[in-house]
Amino acid sequence: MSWLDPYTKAFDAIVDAISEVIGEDRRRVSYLLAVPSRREYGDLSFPAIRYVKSSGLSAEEIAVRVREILEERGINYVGVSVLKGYLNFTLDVGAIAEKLAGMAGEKILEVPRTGEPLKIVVEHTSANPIHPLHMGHARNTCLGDTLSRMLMARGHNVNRRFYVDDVGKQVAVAALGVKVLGIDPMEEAVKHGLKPDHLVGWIYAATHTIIDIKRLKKAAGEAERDEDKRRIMGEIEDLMSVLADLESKDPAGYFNRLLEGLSRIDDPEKTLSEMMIRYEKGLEPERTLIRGVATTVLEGFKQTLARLDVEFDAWDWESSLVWEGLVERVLEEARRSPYFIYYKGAEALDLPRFIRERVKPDPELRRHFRLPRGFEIPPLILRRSDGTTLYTTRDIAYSIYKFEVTGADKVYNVVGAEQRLSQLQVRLALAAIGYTSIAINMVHYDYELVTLPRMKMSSRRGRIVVLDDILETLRTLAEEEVEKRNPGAPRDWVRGVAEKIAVGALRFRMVQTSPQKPLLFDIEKALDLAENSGPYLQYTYARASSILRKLGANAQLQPPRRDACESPKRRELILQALRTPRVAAKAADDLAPEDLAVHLLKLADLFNSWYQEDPVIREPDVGARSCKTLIVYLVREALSLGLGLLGVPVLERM
RNA sequence: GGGCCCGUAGCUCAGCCAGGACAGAGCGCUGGCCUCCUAAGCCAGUGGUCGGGGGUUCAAAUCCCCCCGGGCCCGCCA
Repeated sequence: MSWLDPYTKAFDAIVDAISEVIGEDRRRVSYLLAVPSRREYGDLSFPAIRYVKSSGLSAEEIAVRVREILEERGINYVGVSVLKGYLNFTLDVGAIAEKLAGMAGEKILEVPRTGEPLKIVVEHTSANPIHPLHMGHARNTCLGDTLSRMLMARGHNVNRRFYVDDVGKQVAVAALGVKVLGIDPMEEAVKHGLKPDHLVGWIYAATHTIIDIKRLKKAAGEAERDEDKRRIMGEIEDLMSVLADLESKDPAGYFNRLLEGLSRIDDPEKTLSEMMIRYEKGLEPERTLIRGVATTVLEGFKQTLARLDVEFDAWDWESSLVWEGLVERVLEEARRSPYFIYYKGAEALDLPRFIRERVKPDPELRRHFRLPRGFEIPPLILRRSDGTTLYTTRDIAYSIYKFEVTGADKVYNVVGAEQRLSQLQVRLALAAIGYTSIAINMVHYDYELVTLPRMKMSSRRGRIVVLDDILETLRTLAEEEVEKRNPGAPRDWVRGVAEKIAVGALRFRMVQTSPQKPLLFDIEKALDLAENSGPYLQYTYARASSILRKLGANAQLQPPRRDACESPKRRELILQALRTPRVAAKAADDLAPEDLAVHLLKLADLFNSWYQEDPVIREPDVGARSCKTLIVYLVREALSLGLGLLGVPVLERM
């Protein structure tokens, strides 16, 4: 049992008491026991009116029994009253403050550990290794990493994995470019002082564009109708301007070599598909070439992720799944499934029949899959008539792998909402093959995309908002501000602080809105560091730190004068800070980082407002100063706890 | 054509899943606050047919139905 602060302890005791008295589930009671809309109603409120009928007790009677139970359990700092059918609880903050005094320097706030620790895999980011991470990935990365942090804090055993999608056309395109140039991409990046993923990203975009133009030119020559021809010529024109743009960004004199090299290849599409087939078989030289290209890009990813303080426990290569026979194993198992069919000559699973016969009649399965009402899908092809496998097939194999290699109870896949259908298909397929528990315990953690005003990203045209660039812009801006506020501060220090502010701004922004909503990332506004932002919280933390620093020896916590903690703002601040562990625990259980973000903003608002009118250091009364010092301690610790979970770095000064 | 998600103040969003006590923040705009703990802050003011219409309920932003608007998805692509 971990240490519980008096607030969490009281909350739990109240939940227990109510649930015993009215005979309702603890979870439900815990949900309904909320902070009321008006302060006069108390610190916590419960709508007992709902349970008057079912329990046969009046609200007053419920209150009396709850109070008895609380007293029995030694929770003597909670008052209960009844108003309009609500039980209103008021905490004796003075008594709580007394309990907390003397704990200076110790950890007071801690996320309560779950009673059911699980082994959880969080798969996130998993960007294709062809170009740098962009803003689209940023939300995925931040959500995935924050989720991981929260689940770990809750006591789960979390395993973070990155799926390297190297079997496919995109990486082959980049590899073809590298091959034509005859370079070792990693060495070249070092030689030219470029970030490795940026180098490959350019090669990918240029190669792709050149091949596309070539293909379109051929199509234009063959087009019979004039309007088709005109449309194609228009597309070619667009691509030519894209190409000109790429030429202007040529990182190391590659452009002409690439153009010439590719022009010597008769049918690039055919070359690519041969490369892909050979790679799937693990043949050289493709094996070394493609792995090399992907590894180069991953190296760049790792640099960016390190800036964001994001780590992975494992990198899973799609190609390895193929080479080690896991994909083949899935196919064999599928063939033994009663739902295996040949569909137009390809090996497939009859998902429509599976849904009809197994999912719909089974309430539990129906609940887990949450099938839309008029849901209809065609059979799922696992292997093409030409014998090659599909992405989905490999994804099924990977799903099994994730559970088997880790012994996971649960897997969260952080994947964009646009892939809902395909994620559902994978889970249905798993169940149809017989992996029912995997299908049930695999969760698609979906989020809407990041939209950029006045901008449409296109990765294959090299027109992406690169995450590194955003971070650089944010850092530069923060640097100016830090310098202005700290004249004469050492260069390195300024840089370090600015970097943390940039990371804080980005990470907070990416998780503060609920994942179901598209996130509008306005670069102009993101650069404005005010608003409900990460830097605002960092600033508040730094402020609290500064006060404690200046208090010096006086920062030792003395028992506060009880009544000194009773003023509305002071007691509200103490309570809001103490609520943080519970909020964090619930946010973790609900997989809702935005709830924690909102809570921290509210805490910071209260603190800043209080700070302005109630000075700490100049407070002459020792008992009152102790209470204020306690508040600063608690707020600083609550922010530290919360920001740590969100991956927003804390700063002692800024 | 079918399905999923979203629609709350000029803008960005909380609240909706598990209905309850006058609908909340921030930004913006207007005005004020640094001989005093960091002004990336604070205070005051401004601003809402909760997309529209029905229904259920003692009670609806929240649940149900219909409609409107926006995004996404429905490949032997990845």
